[in-house]
Amino acid sequence: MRGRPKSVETPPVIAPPWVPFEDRRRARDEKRDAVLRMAVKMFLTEGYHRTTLNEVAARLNITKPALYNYFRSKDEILVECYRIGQETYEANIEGIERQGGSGLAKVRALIRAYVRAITTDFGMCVTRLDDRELSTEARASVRRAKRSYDTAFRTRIEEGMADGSIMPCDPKLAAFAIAGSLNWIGHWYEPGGELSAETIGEEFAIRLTGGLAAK
Amino acid sequence: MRGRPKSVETPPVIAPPWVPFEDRRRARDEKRDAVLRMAVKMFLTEGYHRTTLNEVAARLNITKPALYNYFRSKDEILVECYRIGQETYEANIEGIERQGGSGLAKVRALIRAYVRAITTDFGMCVTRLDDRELSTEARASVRRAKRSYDTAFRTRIEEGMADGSIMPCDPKLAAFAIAGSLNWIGHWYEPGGELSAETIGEEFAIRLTGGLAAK
Amino acid sequence: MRGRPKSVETPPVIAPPWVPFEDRRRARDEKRDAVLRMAVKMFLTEGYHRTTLNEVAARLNITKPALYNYFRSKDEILVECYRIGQETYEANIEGIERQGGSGLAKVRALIRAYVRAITTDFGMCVTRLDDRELSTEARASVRRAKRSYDTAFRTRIEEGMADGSIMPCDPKLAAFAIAGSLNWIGHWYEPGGELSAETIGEEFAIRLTGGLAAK
Amino acid sequence: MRGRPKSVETPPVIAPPWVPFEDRRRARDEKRDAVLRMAVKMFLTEGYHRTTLNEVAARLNITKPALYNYFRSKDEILVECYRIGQETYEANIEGIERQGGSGLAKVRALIRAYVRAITTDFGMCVTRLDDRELSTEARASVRRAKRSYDTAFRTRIEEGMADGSIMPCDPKLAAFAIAGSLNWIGHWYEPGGELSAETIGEEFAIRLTGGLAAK
DNA sequence: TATGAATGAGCTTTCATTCAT
DNA sequence: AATGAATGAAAGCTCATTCAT
Repeated sequence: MRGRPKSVETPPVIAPPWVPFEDRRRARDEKRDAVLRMAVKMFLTEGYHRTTLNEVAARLNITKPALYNYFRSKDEILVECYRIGQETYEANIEGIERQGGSGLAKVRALIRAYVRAITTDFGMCVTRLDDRELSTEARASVRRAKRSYDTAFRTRIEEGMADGSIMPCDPKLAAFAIAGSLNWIGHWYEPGGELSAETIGEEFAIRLTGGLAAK
Repeated sequence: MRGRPKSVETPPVIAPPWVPFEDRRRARDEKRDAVLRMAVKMFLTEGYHRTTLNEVAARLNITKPALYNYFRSKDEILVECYRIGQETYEANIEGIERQGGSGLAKVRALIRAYVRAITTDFGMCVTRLDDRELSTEARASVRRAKRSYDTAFRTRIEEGMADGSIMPCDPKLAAFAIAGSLNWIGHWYEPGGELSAETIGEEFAIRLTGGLAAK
Repeated sequence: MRGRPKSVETPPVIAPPWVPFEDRRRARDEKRDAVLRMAVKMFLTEGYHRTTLNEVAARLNITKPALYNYFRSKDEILVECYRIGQETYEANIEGIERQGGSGLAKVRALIRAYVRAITTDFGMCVTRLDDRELSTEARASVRRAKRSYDTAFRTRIEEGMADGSIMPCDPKLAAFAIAGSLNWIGHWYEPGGELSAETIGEEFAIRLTGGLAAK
Repeated sequence: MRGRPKSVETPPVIAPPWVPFEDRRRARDEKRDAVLRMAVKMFLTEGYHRTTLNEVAARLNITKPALYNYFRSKDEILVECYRIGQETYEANIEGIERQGGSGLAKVRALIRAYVRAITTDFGMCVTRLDDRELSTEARASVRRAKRSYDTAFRTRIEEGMADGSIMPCDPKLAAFAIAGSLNWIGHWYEPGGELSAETIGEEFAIRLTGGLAAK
């Protein structure tokens, strides 16, 4: 888990030595990724402020200034973490829009998707790290994204209330309740623990809608 | 604007110089409280790290070293905030143990109590601030308290499953789901906004147990 | 010349202990001045970049962060040096405008005034330090001031050409020639050396106008 | 835009692989010169410290380490700039020694020569850049050269005073005044501007000696 | 009790320089 | 001959904390 983590993913077979350029670029990207993965992990376990670039670098067996080959500032590292996190959410949510079904079914699908996202490091960082560290623009972007997730839930709930699959309720509070349960996962989920992301997703899809579902 | 700020609040008229000892202590305690109230507010809006003691002091129209009359360190201020927060929870939860009723009724009562606590500044700080800032012992104490809240929910849920007021479910996950919804309130609640703490409490007591309640 | 330079100026006699506030403020201002004087000296002898705040502080027998009690940044120290330097020029030049006499006489008076200014540390810093270190606004201000000195010379030369005290010539180039000679003083003048500022002023007033004066 | 930038300048067609050795060396020298010319320009416009090797390299479409093929250090680049600058002065001054004429004529010739030198980038760098950046020996060499220019002026002035072409004056101050005017040119001269180096030379040869010339 | 001043420890960032390829 | 990557050494700045008054 420390140092060169990407070595696992590079093809274990003999890499042809005559693709040095491609190689270099890949190596660079892999290292950049390694930095990000290490950074997000440390940001999550230690907190952004208490994580010094020195420590990040040390854990990667490089020195602090080397990080500046891949990122312009500590801030930029954080922004990248958020960006990847947002992508994770969007990648998981994407398909749901198109898929049919009742409002309730969609809410459940959203919950499962959200759980999948929040149980990854980058996904978790979006909800657990303090977005006040970000620059004004970056923060604005992140907040917009967060609001859009909330809106997605709210809209589906209203849809469900319209099609009769969801009992009448205040969609705003209902969405807040669901979002809270989901975001909180980031505080107790342990990767590799006895509760898998799938299990949590299934359980929460039922549990959090049990009170919404029309009888 | 510089120096002498407190003179405004002390009676401008000739205060008897033999001011009783009791009075002195009260004044001192009031100032200490003022510091705490200002600090917790700023910790919540700015974050602990980004809140400098200089700013806290400035907002109170005193100077930084003056804070050290009331607290030994920034850390201690934080610890105190947590302590008061914990007290708030306990004060709200206290009566519930003794009151009778089904497991479901107790869970609902817990939810209402929890909402009352988390909508105060000090209560909010317990769940929103990062307890990794605390010293090892303080953190241990806080974590113990948090766990006890979780246990309270879990126990009541199990109680409810036993007495038939709550449908069979995984009490651990159910408690997590509820805790998440409740803790999340700290991220969107606005004191003086259109949703009062009471309203939220009532609504959540129903909403969060809708899926738990046996039909 | 190192450390507490102001001690010379504070009255050596018993300072009354009951003016603590005034005292404090004076002490503060004196220290601020001491920082500036030390800084400008080091900027001149070492160059701005090669002068570290650590060294400035060390020479004043304080530590680096203490400097931040008096200035917000290294930059601000530089700006202050320039500001005082400009004041020095203006204070010396001021009277000349009002005093009568031929254009030539005024040019000579300007030369003497300029020499008086440039032979002080702060005056010297305006022409010898690199104003590209300054922020855009500060630089603009400094350049404006410099241009105004140049204009002063040019205008007086034209005046002299009009009143016949100065022989016909290109006022722009003539002003440049004079400015160069004067600014260059900062590169060879040694305070306390055998050439006093007065002597240089007198000599240059003659020398630099010898070629301008109408026969 | 990345890598291989120089390929544009080397003949794109199949260059005979037995490229004569001479050619290689010439190419190398040309590149070295290109570096120097770019460096001196940037040193002058940005200042030595604010000019990073990265930027120098970038403007030449090469990378930073490539510079180290031609120079051992940033310092050495600066030293070379000074060396070329000195050569420029000496090349311009050279003939004057042998040419006859009065002391005054020689001073005027020196002025013209000096202007020719200082209006080149390398010549300008000798007087405008800060020689405290140089190593002790390099600085010593530069200072020696500068002093020799000063001595040249002083000697010619004394010569002129002896042969009656120059009126009695303090040769040291007179030389300083002239040197200042000349060195200052580096601060306002614009290559390609309306004042050509020739014009300035002619004008200054007259202007700066107008006050020296015996009537 | 309160203040101005000072400090130590620590952080991010920059940059000339080196090295394996 | 040239590159990408890495490094060491430093610098400016911040801030909780202490101390003399």
